[in-house]
Amino acid sequence: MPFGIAINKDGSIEFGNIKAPIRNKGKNLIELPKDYIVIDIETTGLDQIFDDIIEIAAIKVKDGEIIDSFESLVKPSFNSYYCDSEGNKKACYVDDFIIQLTGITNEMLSNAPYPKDILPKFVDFIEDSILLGHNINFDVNFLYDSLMSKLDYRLSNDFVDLMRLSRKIYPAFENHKLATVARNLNIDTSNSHRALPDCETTHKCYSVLCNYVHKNDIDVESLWSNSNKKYYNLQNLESDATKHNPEHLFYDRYCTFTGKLEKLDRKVAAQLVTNIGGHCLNNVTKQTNYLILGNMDYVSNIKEGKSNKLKKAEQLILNGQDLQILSENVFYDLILEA
DNA sequence: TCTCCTCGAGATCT
DNA sequence: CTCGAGGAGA
Repeated sequence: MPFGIAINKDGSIEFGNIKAPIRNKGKNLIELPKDYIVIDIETTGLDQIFDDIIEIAAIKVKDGEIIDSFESLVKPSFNSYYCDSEGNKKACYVDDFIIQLTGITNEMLSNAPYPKDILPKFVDFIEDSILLGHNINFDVNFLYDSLMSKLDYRLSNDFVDLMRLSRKIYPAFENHKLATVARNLNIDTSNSHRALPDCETTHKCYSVLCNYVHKNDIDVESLWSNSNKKYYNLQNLESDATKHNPEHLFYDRYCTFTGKLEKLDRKVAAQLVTNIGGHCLNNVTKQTNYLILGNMDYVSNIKEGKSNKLKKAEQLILNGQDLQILSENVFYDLILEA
């Protein structure tokens, strides 16, 4: 159960179950637009509820070329004070970690424009363009909440996430942080963690990614399409017939799995069965000789601890079918010794 | 076979 | 937030 403390607009404090704010955002697109607005924000921290935006930047791109940009600090709310070198009491907006990370200081923020003054300019700049960013849900969520509370404006632009694209197009990268993606694509990232330079980095990475996709004729949408997904089919696994073991209990017999195996991936287990000359089935059928029982604890739609496969198997046994139910451990004893 | 649902695991943003 | 695994059901 989520638990937290929320501060309402009227200043009252609420304890208890805090639900994530419901945001009616634009769509997360799977496509590579040529016209878009790159966005990036810096904030006082990672928390969507308690932290504030301190800097916004955007770059307008048409047909792959930068044609305009936008950049501004934003004054966040504050709840503590510090004393400067002359002993004057000053509002504290950001902690040392953020100052270190971004280079944005309390002095800079004390002179920054208020959200209600700068956000309308940002809204005018992005119009209804597609937005591009790295892990852009982070930025869109902050902007959505800020625009809603300060301007009563709903951010409905569709958006494209560079990180999501990178994970599919470059699965071999060690991780998909912006800095890592940039380094792997030979893109310089000096002056990072300021909003505008990070927009530029994102734009460069995206350009390289687009070129790579076009050069290699990659059908981006098909990377996500269901038709491309291989359904769990254990029935036609290949095996080397010369390595079959006619002595084995599973030889020329039919196995079905239910639940999640603790020690082996189901497909790997099915391959082991196939290797010794057994067969696997996706469902309990009249052919099934062994039902191997995995762990049902993780499975959400199971009632009374029995899957439909298990119930069906029990019924078939009552009808006299040559079918045995094996626990996962018994299965390992049988298959791993082979 | 295929579509829909749910859950858990893992990762990134400042 | 995204993705994949797995069951249910058409």
